[in-house]
Amino acid sequence: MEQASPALRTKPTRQRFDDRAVSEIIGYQLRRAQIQIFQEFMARFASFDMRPSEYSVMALIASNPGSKQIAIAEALGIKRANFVALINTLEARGLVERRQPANDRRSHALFLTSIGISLMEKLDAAQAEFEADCIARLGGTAERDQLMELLSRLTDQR
Amino acid sequence: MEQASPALRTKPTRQRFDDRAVSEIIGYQLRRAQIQIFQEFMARFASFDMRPSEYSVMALIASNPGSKQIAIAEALGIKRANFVALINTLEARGLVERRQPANDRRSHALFLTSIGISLMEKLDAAQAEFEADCIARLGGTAERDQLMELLSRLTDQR
DNA sequence: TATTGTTATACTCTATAACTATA
DNA sequence: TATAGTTATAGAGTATAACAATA
Repeated sequence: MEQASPALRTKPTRQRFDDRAVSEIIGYQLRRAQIQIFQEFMARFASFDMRPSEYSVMALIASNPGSKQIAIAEALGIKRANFVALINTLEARGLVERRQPANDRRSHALFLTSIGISLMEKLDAAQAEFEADCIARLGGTAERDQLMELLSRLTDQR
Repeated sequence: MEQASPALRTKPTRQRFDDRAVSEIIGYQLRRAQIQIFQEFMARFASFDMRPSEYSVMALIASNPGSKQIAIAEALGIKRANFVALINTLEARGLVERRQPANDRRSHALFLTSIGISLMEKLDAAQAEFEADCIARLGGTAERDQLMELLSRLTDQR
């Protein structure tokens, strides 16, 4: 039994929950949106067994082949210590290759393998589709640009 | 030695790193912005020993006193199993109180203690300051509203 | 049977310190 | 001395399963 007669309920109209104390906070909505977008990304990329961080690493190696580990890691805000396992995984899957540069034998130059390159084509296509969906939800590319501008204003200074 | 004479460098103009493959992705910028805003929140609230999740829990209890644990947890997207330790911490600090409702002895009704209430005043003031800073960075309340609207468009459907 | 809170557990992310090999 | 990569480790955050008490 959920409630008595409409006339004499103990729980009147089930007093609504008031979440404005958090829902009106920019940072809170930013986080909720980010979580949902990442969950969607993971669902869409599950068949490729690719998480956002792995995709971003592959994408940066693709456009900056031969980069040192630390260059990719720092661009993504990943500590070099945590980057090792990430690259190990991608290398074990045959997607990424560490090469020894002759001029600096401390560092590892990163490249996509041919398998990595062909997978990257599919990943980029899937990402483009996802991005198009996001843009459609926003209302168009003008709104996308607006959002990106607002996000950069939020982060630019400091 | 960083480089040879300007005329015959091995590393020409230090070929710029191209991060457009990720920086032009909505989800990526969303995440970077969220991380930075949360880091700023943590810095600003460090003196109160309050993390974003703890603040959000206290804020929802304040505006919905007597709520069950599961109501607060679900509103914030926290699993009830993980919510236990969170409330334990706040209760141990004397900020939150679990009370036994007579009508449903399975549940715990949550309330702020008087200490919790007076701390909440300071927290809300600090949060209002932080929010004002964010709004100023965005360019004003119109831009804040725009951002919130765009974020909700991104998440509304599905 | 279903719900609420709880415990235990595991997995991912993230952060720090210390080591190695090279520069 | 400093840098690049690595290892080990510890702390959050998050996810699932199972249990006790109660509805």
